[in-house]
Amino acid sequence: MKAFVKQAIQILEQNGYKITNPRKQVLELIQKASSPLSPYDLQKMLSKEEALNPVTIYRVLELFVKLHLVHKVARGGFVKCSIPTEEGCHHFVVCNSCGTTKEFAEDQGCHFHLPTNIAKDFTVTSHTYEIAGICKKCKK
Amino acid sequence: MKAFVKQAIQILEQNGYKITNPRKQVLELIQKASSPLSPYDLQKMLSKEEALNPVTIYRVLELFVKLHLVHKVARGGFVKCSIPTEEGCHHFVVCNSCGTTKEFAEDQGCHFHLPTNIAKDFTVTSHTYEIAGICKKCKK
DNA sequence: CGTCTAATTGAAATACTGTTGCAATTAGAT
DNA sequence: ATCTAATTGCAACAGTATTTCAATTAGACG
Repeated sequence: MKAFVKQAIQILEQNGYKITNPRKQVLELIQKASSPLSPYDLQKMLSKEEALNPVTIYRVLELFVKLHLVHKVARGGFVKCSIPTEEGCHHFVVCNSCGTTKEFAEDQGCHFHLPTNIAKDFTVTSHTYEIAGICKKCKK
Repeated sequence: MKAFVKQAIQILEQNGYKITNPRKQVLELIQKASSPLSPYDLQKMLSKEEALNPVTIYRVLELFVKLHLVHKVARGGFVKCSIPTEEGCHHFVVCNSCGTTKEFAEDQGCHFHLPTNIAKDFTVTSHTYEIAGICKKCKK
């Protein structure tokens, strides 16, 4: 089992939440994903036998967001949060035509910052930098 | 009439689109707004007499995006685009608890950049930087 | 290991968000 | 003033998200 799932299960236990199949299934899928997953994406990825009710997926994700195991990012997507105690940092490129979303890492770490007058009154838990435009395929 | 609405009407005319009441109404509202407006926000802002069909609002916004008069940003919001020919640049602070969204300007202009390996294949039309967390009110 | 209970899940109903086809209306060209 | 293509509104529909409540289950305890 990957570190992300292991750590997430620990955090669930430490906070008195049960380790259920739906929660484990969602954790496994999010850990494998390299792009944000919507509740519907998750539903599609599950085989017939392991199928989950959409409502359950919504609730599992809501809990994970509360525990800072995943971050909710732009356009209804959810991504894993490697270090639950740290601020999330997500950078995406989105094609306005086909909707394809890709995450990218900045070469020398993340340089984004918040103006000090806002930082005073606001507790930051994550940030999303989304670049929109037209991808190579759709340009043709 | 404010410069934004004036310029938008010119662009509509130049591209052979009619200057209709729904289009003027939406332009006026977007020009006044300091935060992104969703189609539903716009609907609520219109009085009974000037009410628009939601479908019309969606279609008007779709056209405006195509003509680069407004930008679609994270969470279903639309904002005016001051200079239609330039890349859009939108920075927001969003409270995860109450949903309040505020736009902020960076002190020394926008320093955001796209990694060169992505820029090669992707035509950027706008970007959104969204900082999420908990606002002062919700912390209490 | 079996029992018990609170937590969790699934089903049904509902609300919100967004889209499509078509008939009625209207801007603006003539 | 008339005409026509563009635009709007309506109706139906599809997708997304939330709430309530009964059925199920994880895991605590004996």
